[in-house]
Formats: sequence, structure tokens, C-alpha cells
Amino acid sequence: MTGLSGQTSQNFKQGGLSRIQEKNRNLILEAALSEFSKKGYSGATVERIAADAGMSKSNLLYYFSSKEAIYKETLAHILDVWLAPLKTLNPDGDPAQELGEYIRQKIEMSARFPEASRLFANEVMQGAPQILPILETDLKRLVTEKSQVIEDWIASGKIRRVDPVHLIFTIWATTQHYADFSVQIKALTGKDLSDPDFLKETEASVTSFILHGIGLSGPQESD
Amino acid sequence: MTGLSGQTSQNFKQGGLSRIQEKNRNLILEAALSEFSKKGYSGATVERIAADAGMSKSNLLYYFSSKEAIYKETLAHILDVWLAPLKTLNPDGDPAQELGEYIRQKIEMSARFPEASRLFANEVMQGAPQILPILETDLKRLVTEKSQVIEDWIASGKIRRVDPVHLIFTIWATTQHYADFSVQIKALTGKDLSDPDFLKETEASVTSFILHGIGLSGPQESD
DNA sequence: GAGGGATTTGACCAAATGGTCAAGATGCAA
DNA sequence: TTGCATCTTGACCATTTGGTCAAATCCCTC
Repeated sequence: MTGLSGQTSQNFKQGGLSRIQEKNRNLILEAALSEFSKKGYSGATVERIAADAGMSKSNLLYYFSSKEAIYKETLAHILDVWLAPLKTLNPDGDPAQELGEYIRQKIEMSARFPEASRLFANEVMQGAPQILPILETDLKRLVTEKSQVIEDWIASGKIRRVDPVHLIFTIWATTQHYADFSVQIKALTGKDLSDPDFLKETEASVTSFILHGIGLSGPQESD
Repeated sequence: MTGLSGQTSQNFKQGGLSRIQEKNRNLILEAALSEFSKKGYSGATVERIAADAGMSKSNLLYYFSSKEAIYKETLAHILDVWLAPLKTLNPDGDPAQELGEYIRQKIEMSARFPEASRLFANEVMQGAPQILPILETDLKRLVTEKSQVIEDWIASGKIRRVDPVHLIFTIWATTQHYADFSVQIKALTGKDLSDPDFLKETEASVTSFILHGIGLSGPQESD
């Protein structure tokens, strides 16, 4: 007796997944993100992902046809989320506000999804075997578009003349560093982004560096 | 080359390595750096490292007792080189000059030894299983010392008030990013640090960002 | 050039691992 | 409850891989 679901009995056909499939695929993808980000693609084992997800290896392979299939799906899953903040950069907004908000979002992503950051870093460092085509098309298009936004801000004298692409790289580098190298940061400071105070402090420092770097003051002082 | 003629039949004891040992160990370490940085620890295979080094797997294991031993030695080999630039930061020098030079050196390291950068990044991202103790002692001591240098520059009004540790993290993040994410950078710009023009351009951009970030102009301009 | 240690390698082994398969367990509509 | 599709698993397989070992081959000293 299922007291909760008043749903009908169409279990899985036409794109919809059955309740059990939905649940298990999610469990697997969560476990996979954890394993892949922790050990890398080669270091992760299907057995351990299955154990993390609370099922047998055989059962996991009932939901995903291969280790590589799990990996690809995990990557695809996070990629959208990962690139979302940049898309919101608004040409008509105030540069300090817009870039400050972008940096803040990126750091929050590093704080909330450090595993996703490391998975992405791992993939790219290994030569981006799975996502290179996406980088060369979608991401390139996005970066070109947002570079133009920055270029316009420069042209209208709102920010100092800088190379927009290098500015984007700098933001990516600094914000993701706190997730990817969190172990090193913890070894040196005793804290990482999971500490709310350290998160605030990092946010303030990084934002301040970059905004000053492009000729703007910090977000609090506006004149 | 230590003591070529005076040696007895003991070719390698007491620290000195035979000519053949010297050569082969170097070949192995070079191949290991390439493999480990390209595939990560788990992804690399002893067989392929041996092939890269031009010898059989058995022979490689005659020189290094295990895969882990090769990995540790490779790491140790690059670690000194990797941290060297920071050590040269001179408290008595001009901040713009000193930091500019440090950034320049770090970018040049990324250009010349991208594999070392990726190996290091990989190690840290996996939780620094091998070098965590070093990070917590030697590196922490070094960072604390150089933070004090920066702190002094702030106290004497030479640079803007910033968090010294975050400044160091920012420099590491931005400079190493160009090595670790070179595939992504190449996908987006068509170039990487192996291109001399792009190297110059990157150097100028990153230096400019950070020096402006701490309240200094670029090296050439002053107001 | 002979003797002996240093170097090199192929054959081999055990463990780990990705994946298959058939059989059993479970959930669900009638 | 019954019948069928979905779900789950243990047993099993082939391959990869780190590491061992004894037998060669090389190199150097005397």
C-alpha cells in the first residue's frame, strides 16, 4: 500500500522514469560524483560507486551500461549548473555590481559543490576527453559573447582597459581554486569554504582583488 | 657524477649512482612525470612509463621498487622547483617589483613545466595523500613568513590593505590556471603558454590585474 | 679475457576490475 | 491472488596491472 503517491500506473514509458528508476539513477549519480571527484576517472571503481549508492555492482550496471556512461552523465549533469552564473552577466547592469555578483556566485558554487568543481578540473586536466567539443562550441560562444559585454564596458569608460578573456580566466581561476585546492588551503589556513566566516572572507578578498584589478572599488563603497 | 675513477666494484653504494643508474633513473622520472601528469596516479601504468623510458617494466622495477615509489620521487623532484620562486620574495625590495617578478616567474613555470603543475594539482585535488605533511609544515612556514613580508608592506603604506594569504592564493590560482587548464584555454583562445605572444600577453594581463588589485599600477605606468 | 657484480628481460602470478548472465525477488495492474 | 514486467544479485569471465623471479646479457676490474 502506497499511501503517498496518488499517481497513476504509467511506470516509465515515454521519457518518464519509474519511481524506482528515478531514485536509483539519482543515487548513482550522486555516488559517482563523489567517487569520480575524489579518485579521478581511472581511480574510481564501479564497485565502490555502487556501494556508495547502496546497491550491487550488477544493479548499477542495470541502470547505466558502463562506467564511461556514468561518467559522461555525471559530467553533463554538472556542466549546465557550472556555467550558469556567467550567462546571467547583464550588459545593461553596473559592471561592479554584475562582476561582483558573478564572482560571488562562483565562490558560492565552489563552497556548495566543491566535488563538481574538482570533477570538472579533473576532466579538463586530463585533456577534456569528453567535453572538449562543448568547450570549443558552446563555451566558446558564451565566452565570446560575455567578452563583448566587458569590451563594451571598457569602451564606455566604465572599467579600466583590460583583456576581457583574461579577466574571465582570472575569475575562474581564483574562485575555483578554493574548491580544487581546498586541501592545501585547509593545510595552510586551517579552514576552507565550508566555514561560513572563511567563505565571507574569501568572497570579500577575491571580489576586492578583481574589482580593484579592473579599476573599480569594492562593492560596499559606492560613489 | 661522483667519483668516477676511485671506485671499486661497488658502483653505486654510499649515495653515488653508476653512470647507467643515473641515466636510467632520469629517463624513468621524466617518463613518469609525463604519464602521471597526463593520466593521474591511477590512470598511469608502470608498463607505459617503462615504454616511455625505453625499457622493460621489469627493468624499471629494478630501479624503483614500486609504482608508488616512482610517484613519490617524481613529486619530491618537482616540489622544490615549484616552490622556489616564492622563497625569493625580498622584504627589502619594491613591492611592485618583487610581486611582479614573482608572478612572472610563476607564469614562466607554468609555461615551461605545465606537466609539473598538473601533477601537483592532481596530487592536491586527490587530497594530497603524499605531500600533506609537507604542506602543513614547510609550505605553511614559508607562507607565514612571506605573508609577514606582505603585511609589512601594508603597514608601511606601500600597498593597499589586503589579506596576504588570499593574495598568495590568488597568485597561485591565476598563474597555475594557465598550465592546469591549458586545454580549455586553447579551446577558447586557440593558443596556450607555449605561444610566446600569448605568454607575454598573459604575463601582462595577470601582472596588471594583481598589481592593480593591491593598489599599484602596472610596472610601466605610474600616476 | 675471465670472473663477478650490475643490468635487462620474458615468463609468470595474484589481485583488482569492468562487464555478462541467468536466476531469483519484488512491485504492480487485473 | 495471479501473472508479468521490473528490479536485484551472486556467480562468473576476460583483461589489465603491479609486482616477482630466475635466467640471461652486459660492463668493468683485475
